[in-house]
Amino acid sequence: MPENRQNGTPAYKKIQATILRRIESGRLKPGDAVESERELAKIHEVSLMTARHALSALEQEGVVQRRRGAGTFVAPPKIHFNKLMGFTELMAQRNLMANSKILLFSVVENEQDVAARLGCLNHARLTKVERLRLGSDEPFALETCYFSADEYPNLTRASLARDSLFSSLENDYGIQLAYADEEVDATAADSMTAHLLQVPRGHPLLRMRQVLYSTKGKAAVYVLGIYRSDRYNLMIRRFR
Amino acid sequence: MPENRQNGTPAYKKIQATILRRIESGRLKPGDAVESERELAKIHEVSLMTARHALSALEQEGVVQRRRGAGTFVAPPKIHFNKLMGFTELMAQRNLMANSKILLFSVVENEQDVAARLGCLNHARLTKVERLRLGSDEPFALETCYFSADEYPNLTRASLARDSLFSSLENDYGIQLAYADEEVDATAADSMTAHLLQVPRGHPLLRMRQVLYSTKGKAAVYVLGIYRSDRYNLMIRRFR
DNA sequence: AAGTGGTCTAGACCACGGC
DNA sequence: CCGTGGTCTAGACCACTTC
Repeated sequence: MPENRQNGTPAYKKIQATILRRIESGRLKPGDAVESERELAKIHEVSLMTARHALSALEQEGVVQRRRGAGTFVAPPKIHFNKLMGFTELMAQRNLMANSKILLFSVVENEQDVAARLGCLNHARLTKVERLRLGSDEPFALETCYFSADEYPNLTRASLARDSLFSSLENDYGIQLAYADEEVDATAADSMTAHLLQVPRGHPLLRMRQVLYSTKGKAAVYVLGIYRSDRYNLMIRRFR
Repeated sequence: MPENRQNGTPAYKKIQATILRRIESGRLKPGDAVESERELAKIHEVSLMTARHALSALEQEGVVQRRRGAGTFVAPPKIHFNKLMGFTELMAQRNLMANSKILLFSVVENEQDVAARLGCLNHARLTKVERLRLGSDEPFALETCYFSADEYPNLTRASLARDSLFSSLENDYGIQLAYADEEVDATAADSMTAHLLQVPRGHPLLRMRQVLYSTKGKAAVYVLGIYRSDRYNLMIRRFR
């Protein structure tokens, strides 16, 4: 009787959901055993292969670990390394109040290098926003971001003053950010930057240039960030 | 007749191997179609589920892409982001000759902060190696690395002068490196560093502190690196 | 309409782990 | 020893893409 998908949700996803629910609610903790394939098959009235599919896929996602001959166990909580976060999220993670001061908001047409990085035409109209980024009212960084003025016409000065760029893109525009490529180096504070970030001239600063890509693989935003390295430093995990 | 695994290699792995071989040899290029599940099942005389397993797992690894209703296609070549590389490998990638000058090689017992990062006892005996790193005879970086003097007694000055630290660990000691956690910030060159790296005093430099972990999850080496940011900069990909 | 991947069944044998 | 995950069969129906 191959009639298990009552509504359209695959059976294996339903099985996963019952497990995920118990993990998220804390009823299952890391190291705890999950039902075996055979148990799940009986409980949900599916075949072994289907129960197996549910567990294998969960293992792939890093939710559980499977040990032959032993069983399936809840994996230690996933730690997100190299996670792409906006300034607001970054500050929230450290329990600091994120704040911004918009120094410049304009449309430019002659930033060819930026346009190239975004994959736009050379003379595309780009919105350029320069912001001083504060954490608990202390200067952290100077961020200049660029995005297509034609594709995001509603990203106005007012909307940016209210919401973070990330949440504006993701909520208002339905743009899901997927990843960012970053280039990191060190630079010295020029007099303008020094004044804004309240450091001596020539002070070493962390410079990051990032191109943010949407889930469709399209370059959406270019950000040039200059960070006070005493207040912010990068944490990265690299793999062999 | 459930007797397909002639030698002990699972059938699905054999199927994967035939596909991988064709990709690596160039007979299959990105975008090319791979046999369908049903074709593979017939060719290799296995059931659909087994052929399917082979393709699904390859998709998970990013080797192929599957499109419902269309077929299975060779994925664009995997680009390794955030890849952990030693200085020697880094230079090789840029077609530069890697060279080193060992400035110091000694055993220390009182670097408690380093010992803590390596998960050793506070007064563990650590081998400390300071090296000036050159690429095509131009100074690139100053690297100081630490590892347990007791666990790696054969990592001598001579062996380091001959081979890279990475290859010594991996080939001579059977230590497979898995990942590294890095902390990156900017700093100014003190007079000693300035002299060695041939930059003005106070020049901004990229500073990286990394803890290298083996596949067993054990911290193996701690490295403090100071890089000339005009000659080297970090490229990172972060994910949402 | 033909072919593809996605889901699923109801069993089977094997290799391994812990008791 | 028994229970676990790992591999596998010989089919099936569905949803989707391509033509």
